[in-house]
Amino acid sequence: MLSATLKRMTTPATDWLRLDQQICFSLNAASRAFNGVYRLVLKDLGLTYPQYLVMLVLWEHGELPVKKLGEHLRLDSGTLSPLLKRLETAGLVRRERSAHDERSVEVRPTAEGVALRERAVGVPRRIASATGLDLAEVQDLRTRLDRLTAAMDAYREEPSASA
Amino acid sequence: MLSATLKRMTTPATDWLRLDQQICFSLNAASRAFNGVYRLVLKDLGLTYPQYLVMLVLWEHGELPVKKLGEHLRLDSGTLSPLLKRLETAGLVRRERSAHDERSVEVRPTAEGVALRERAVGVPRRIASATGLDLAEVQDLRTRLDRLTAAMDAYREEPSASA
DNA sequence: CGCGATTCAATTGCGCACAACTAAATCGTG
DNA sequence: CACGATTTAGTTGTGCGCAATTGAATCGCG
Repeated sequence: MLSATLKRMTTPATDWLRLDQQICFSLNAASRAFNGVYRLVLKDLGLTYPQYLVMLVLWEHGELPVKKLGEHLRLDSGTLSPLLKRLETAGLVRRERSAHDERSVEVRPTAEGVALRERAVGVPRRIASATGLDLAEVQDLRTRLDRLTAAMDAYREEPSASA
Repeated sequence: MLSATLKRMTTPATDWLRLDQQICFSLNAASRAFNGVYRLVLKDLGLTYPQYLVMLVLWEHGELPVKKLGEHLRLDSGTLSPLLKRLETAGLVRRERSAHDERSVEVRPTAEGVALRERAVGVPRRIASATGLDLAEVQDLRTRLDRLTAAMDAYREEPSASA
């Protein structure tokens, strides 16, 4: 084990440039594959995957300022503003400036937006079947990914702090 | 365990709409967090993350038609054509139509593109440290993600076939 | 109360992802 | 050899993601 490590130390840097495709590329590919399945499944709801995420949050919380929405989804106003405008055009949400704080915009599902929830209940089941994983595996994977995300976020704020 | 399962069977569909944020959202968030770290690390190379992936493939294979490049990266010409044009403008690659098949365009790193490899050798190490994972964990995660991607791709081609 | 700092959404600009389509070159079969 | 099918890049259009900037509203401190 140690000798293997010593051998590894002599690995030309060049090989690392192949090796490192591993996590990042796999992650990127998985993310895009997931997106493709969602595109398929959400097509008859008329939603894209990020729009679906927004609706999930709104179904759960009812009404939120754009800021809070962004915190739930890790998205900023540069992404959300046009997205919400499209959802409003589609008649699924309404946006109106908060009465007591004119800087804030409250986003709320319309009746039609709420109704869409009924047609979305089948989505998670279809996605789950597409993954081919059981619930425990999914939970485990999710935990790992969340840890990974936290580590990456920490690195972005303090690149030197990570080992 | 079984009784827990039986209880679960009565879980309102509504809760699934929260539960399902799990994998897909975690995956999406992790992918974007990764992208953010790459943005940081690749900044002084003047590359974006997808551009870096293209250069990795070219460093390994030397010269490839756009088609082959797309197969390695799971990207189509709609993504690659403009990306390669930007790399060409940056002086890192050259594109020229194949002599024996005028439909095909060969992409090849320039001397400058090859030289960039020397400045990229430190990237994998920095990314690895950002993940906070050891090699075994990374390998395991990669394997799981690749299986997931394969399952998703299979689903896209035959949605009914998956359990 | 007044004014500088902060908070918030929106906008701009750039790049990636992907579907749909175009156009050119090549291949294959009669 | 000719012609229809296929292969290959490129283009167009839409949407997401993010950095940077803008401008309005609010807050806080003196």
